Amino acid sequence: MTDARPTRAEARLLQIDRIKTTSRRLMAEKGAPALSLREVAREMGLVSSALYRYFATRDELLTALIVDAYNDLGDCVERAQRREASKDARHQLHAASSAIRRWAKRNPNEYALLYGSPVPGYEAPSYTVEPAARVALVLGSIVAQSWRTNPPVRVKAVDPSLKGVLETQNLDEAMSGIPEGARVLTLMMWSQIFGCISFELFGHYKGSVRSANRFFNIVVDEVANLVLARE
Amino acid sequence: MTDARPTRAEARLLQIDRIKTTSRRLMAEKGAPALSLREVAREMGLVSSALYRYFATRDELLTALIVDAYNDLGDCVERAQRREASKDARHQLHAASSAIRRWAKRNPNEYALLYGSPVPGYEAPSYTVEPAARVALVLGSIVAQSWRTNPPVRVKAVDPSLKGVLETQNLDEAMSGIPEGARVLTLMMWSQIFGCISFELFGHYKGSVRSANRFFNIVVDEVANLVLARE
DNA sequence: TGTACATCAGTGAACGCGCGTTCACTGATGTAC
DNA sequence: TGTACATCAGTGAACGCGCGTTCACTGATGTAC
Repeated sequence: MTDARPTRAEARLLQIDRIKTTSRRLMAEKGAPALSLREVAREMGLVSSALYRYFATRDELLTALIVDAYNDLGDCVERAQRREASKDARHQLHAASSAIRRWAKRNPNEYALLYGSPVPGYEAPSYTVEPAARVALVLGSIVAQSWRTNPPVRVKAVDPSLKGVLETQNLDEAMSGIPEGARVLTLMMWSQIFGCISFELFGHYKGSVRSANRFFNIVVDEVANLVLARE
Repeated sequence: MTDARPTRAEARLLQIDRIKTTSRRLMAEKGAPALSLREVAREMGLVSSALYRYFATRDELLTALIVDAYNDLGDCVERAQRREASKDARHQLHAASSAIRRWAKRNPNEYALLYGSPVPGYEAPSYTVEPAARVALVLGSIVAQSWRTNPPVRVKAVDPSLKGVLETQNLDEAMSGIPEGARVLTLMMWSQIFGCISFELFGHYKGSVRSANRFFNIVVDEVANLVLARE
């Protein structure tokens, strides 16, 4: 039973893994747009057509890398939040935001693949949506937790101007029972965090922001004030 | 004097213009990464090598397009602000932000060229920095104007924790005499606005934000509260 | 005003390159009886 | 336990394509005297 040689199915999974690892390495060196099946095959000592046993097309490989990257980022952020779970919401928000930023700086080309310009002509299949949502869910659950443990004295009626701004399904599990306004602010925070990180990584701070570290912390703090405020 | 035929120097400028116009059209159709000198030449009924009379290299053409795009965007935003110059700062911030967003939606591929993932291996020359800064300067001047016409009762001492966060030169002309904190918040607003627009254009609202219009207005309003607040 | 020369836009062929994808094939691994 | 057949990973050649850039050239436009 304890077979030294891997079975065919096992070997297949291993090979898929090796292809993705090699692709990630090449992507880290030259960026996602330059990723080519032929080069991946060359690096692995295979002939390019061999890869078609595993991915029907270049886009299919890209999609797999995208899903993996979203999940890797999601894992990082969830771990960061859990490490600070005993502290208050502001601490958790700082931890989660910094985890996103650290991941982005460690994997700039994967970050660009996820959050940069979409590859023209590439359409992400719908099953990328769920792994992509994990980061926002972490932020939402921190905010929701804070609302539950520290509810406002009187809850404002749902501002009717907020009806229909957000999709109904997305943050529902993580933020059930929390007013619509808090959800909107959570997504604002979410876009603010990625806005800063993209500006930093894509070179837009040149001439304006000197200490990206400190700027980022200030921004997260300000937006946390907003999202955690009670009235 | 009124020569019907253009002189050689005039013809040259016209031709440069035609090359850029054609490139912009192709870029709008297929995205910046797919822009090729050969296709531009083909579209103009020229042989590809002819373009080398005007641009020494593909990157040089791209750079010209980037500079033009920053200036086009800058023009739009400045005009929008001037149209609302008689109204209060909040109105002007809404006008400027919406102008950015409208420009982005009208020119999605140019927006991606400016604010999406940088082309790997492409290094923007330093003279792109000034046109790129125009948008932030408009935001800064609106905020500064508001501080000047409506100064706080007592000005807080400059928070020492803000020293060195920003570059010293950048917002100085537009925001001279305004506390460092306001500058930091202005750049926060700047990154927030582009964060939202990038998320919208790059497809990250799928499953979370339903009405990008209304979400954007709420976000701008919230961040305007922050940046215009007095204590 | 005319002539000799310099400048320069555009041509056409070529260099050297890499890409994604298909297809008929070999030979090893797995399965059914 | 052994045999016949099916599955499937990887090969190697090929198709058809487009790209950026160089270079020697032609012929029209501009300039100096």
